[in-house]
Formats: sequence, C-alpha cells, structure tokens
Amino acid sequence: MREALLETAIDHFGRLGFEGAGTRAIADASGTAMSSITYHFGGKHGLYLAAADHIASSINEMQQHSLEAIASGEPADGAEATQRCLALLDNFALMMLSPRTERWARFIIREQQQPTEAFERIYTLAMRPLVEALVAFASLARPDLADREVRAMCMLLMGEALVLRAGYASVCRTLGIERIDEEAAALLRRKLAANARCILTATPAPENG
Amino acid sequence: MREALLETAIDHFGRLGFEGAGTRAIADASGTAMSSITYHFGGKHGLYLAAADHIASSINEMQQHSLEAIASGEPADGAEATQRCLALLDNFALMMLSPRTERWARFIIREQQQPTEAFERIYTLAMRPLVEALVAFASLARPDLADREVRAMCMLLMGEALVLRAGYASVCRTLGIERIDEEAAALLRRKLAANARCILTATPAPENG
DNA sequence: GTCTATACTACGATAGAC
DNA sequence: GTCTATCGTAGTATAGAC
Repeated sequence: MREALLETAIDHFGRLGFEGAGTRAIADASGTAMSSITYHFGGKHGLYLAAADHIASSINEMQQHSLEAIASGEPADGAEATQRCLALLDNFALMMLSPRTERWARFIIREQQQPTEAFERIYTLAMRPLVEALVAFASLARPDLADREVRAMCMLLMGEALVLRAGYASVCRTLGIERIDEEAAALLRRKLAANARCILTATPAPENG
Repeated sequence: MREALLETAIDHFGRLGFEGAGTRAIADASGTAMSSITYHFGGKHGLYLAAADHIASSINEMQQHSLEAIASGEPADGAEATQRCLALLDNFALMMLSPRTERWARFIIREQQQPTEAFERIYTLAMRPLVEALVAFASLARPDLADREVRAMCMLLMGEALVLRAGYASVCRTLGIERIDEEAAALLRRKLAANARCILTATPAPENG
C-alpha cells in the first residue's frame, strides 16, 4: 500500500503541484483511505518528501548500470573522453524521452524552479553522479577550458536534452508533430550527438568572444 | 484593478499551478474582493486564460524591438546569418536570465508539459516569431541540413538557454553558486554563444552519425 | 494496518447592497 | 465597479473501531 500511495503521489504532485494535489484524491486513486497517508507518512508533507526520495532512488537505480558501464576506468585520450560524454548525454536524453520518466520529470522540473527540501535529496542521489561524470570527461575532452567553463558548458549541453521535456510542447509545434514518436526521437538524439561532438571537439581558436 | 489582478494571477498560477492557486488569495494580494475576479474575468478559468494572454503580449512587446532589429532584411551570407542566430539566442538567454520574466517562465514551463488552451495563445503570439526567425537564419547558416534537421537543431539550441530557467537549481549547484549573478550570467551567455557558433559553423563532414 | 466518522478550515460561485 | 454574505463542496487532520 505504501508503494501504491507513492506512485500515485508522484503522479498527482507532478501534475498538480504540492498545493494542487489532494490527499483524498491520492488515497482514492491508490484504492485506500486517506488516513493511510497519515499512518504511513505522517501527512501530506511527509508523503511529498517520500515521493521525492522514491523518484531519486528510482532514477539512481535506473541509471546505475549504464553509468557504471560508461564511466568506469580512465579514458585513454581526448577522443575517448568525448565519446563517453556523448554516451552520457544520449543516456540522459533517452531518460528525458522515456514515457516512464514523464511523471518524475514534472516533479523535478517543478522543484528546479522552486527548490524545497525535496530537491536536495533528488540532486544528491540522482543528478550529481551524472553531472560530475560528464564534467570529468568534458574536462579531458577540452583541456583548454577552466573548470568553471567546463561546468557551464556541461549544463548547457544538458539543457539540449532537458528541452525535450521542459519544452515538450514547443518542440512538437516547431517540428510540426503531435508527439515525439520513435522517428522524431531518433532525429533529436542524432542532432544532439552532432551538436555535442561539435562542441567537445572544438579547437580553442574560434572561442574567444 | 484588472491589471493588478492579472499581475498577481500570473505570479500565483506560476508558483502554485491552476489548482493550487486560490481566487481569494489572488484577490487579497491584489487588494480587492474575490468577486472582482468574477466580474472582470467570469471566473477562475477566465482569469487563467487572461493571464496567459497578458504574458504573451508582454513578451511580444518586450521582444518586438530587438527582434525587428535583428531579423530585418536578408543576411548577405552564411556568416551573417550565423551572427543573427547568435543574437537571437543571446536575446532569448537574456530573457531567461531576467528576473522580470521569472514568473512568466514558471507559468509557461508548466504549460509546456501539460498544454491547455493557454499554451496555444502563448506559443502563437510570443514564441513562434522567435523560433521561426531562428530557423530561417539557421537554414542559411547550415544550407547542408534539411528543414527538419534545422528545426531540431534550433530547438536543442534553445534548450541551452531554457536550462537557465528550467534547470535553475541544478545550474547553481553545478557551478557551486547560490544564484546566477551578473558574473555567472556573463559566463553562461559567453559559453552559449561559443557552443552555438560552433554548431552553426560546423563543416558537414563530422556530422554523419 | 486499514477503515469510518467527524471537526474545522478553505475553496469557487453567486446573489444582492451600495 | 466593488463590496459583503452565504451556499455547497472539498481540503487536511485526528480519534477511534476493527
């Protein structure tokens, strides 16, 4: 029952926000009574934090294998470091495109703009491993850049994947499609890889702005 | 009074969502009675749509001058087309970084993931002009790409600016700062320009994936 | 552990005074 | 055009039965 409440809570909180979601509605959709929330989580706020934890560990679990496969061992040279960055970004893009993460993404994007106690848990457990791995490889691919610059570059690159969720409706409108299907997803992933390769293998010359 | 209600409504709807926001709270914060909302907008839903229209025309008004300045006349060559893309993107990034647009962005990002009637109005009036101008110039900068590819590339590029809002908390954490101040904003804009220049002036060779 | 019952507050819509 | 008053509904929290 705890599990069912958490799943429903992530959905409702993600779609309606903390204030918009209702404990009665969450309990009903979970097939239980509202007071179960009080029993299991102490109240609405406790349920919210538990939902954040559940998302964080789900993402962590989901990414653990691919992250280990990509990020284990030191890359031999800059070219291999670039390849690993591309793999990490494609992995992230796939997550942004997966229907399974749709509810999680809504929850997280909301927290990004108004971080609460829940964001800390999600960032530390689910996002930091990815970001830091990306920054590490990008540093090797672009040894000409300072750490701050690499970090800024990496966040912008992650933005190219993030837009697939955070700007979903605009992406669809601009491409003239109803939803991002397999074909559109392939196109976007291919262009993302091309952009990232371009940025990560750039010669220091044309940078200075 | 209509104006005050709209400003407050954008703030409350953006932070709390449609369901989370309360007509009483909006009216109180606007210094009037709740029934004023019924009088001016017919109800909560009418107020929401009016808020979307208000955001759309505010953005349209804000961008009109710079958009005209950047996008008027045909660029002489690919290099000039690239420069215009960079200008459009920097303009968009500035908007994402401006405190004035913070409330608007929350409202819009919410609509992106669960588009309602309100999204259509915002997209058509506020976003399409920017997107289509960007796509047009990018086509000139990268004549080797098909229209669909250019559109995908442009959305990804806009994602690099969007992340400054939609991933605000993560950007701050990754850069090790509390908030995006002048210095961080300058860094991010500089890197965004570098990335975009890199992508827009790429030779067709390394693309094939 | 899960349920019902209940207390209290807040919500949106509306009618009618001024 | 703005206010107060009121109605019906839905919110969270809590106590207590099983």
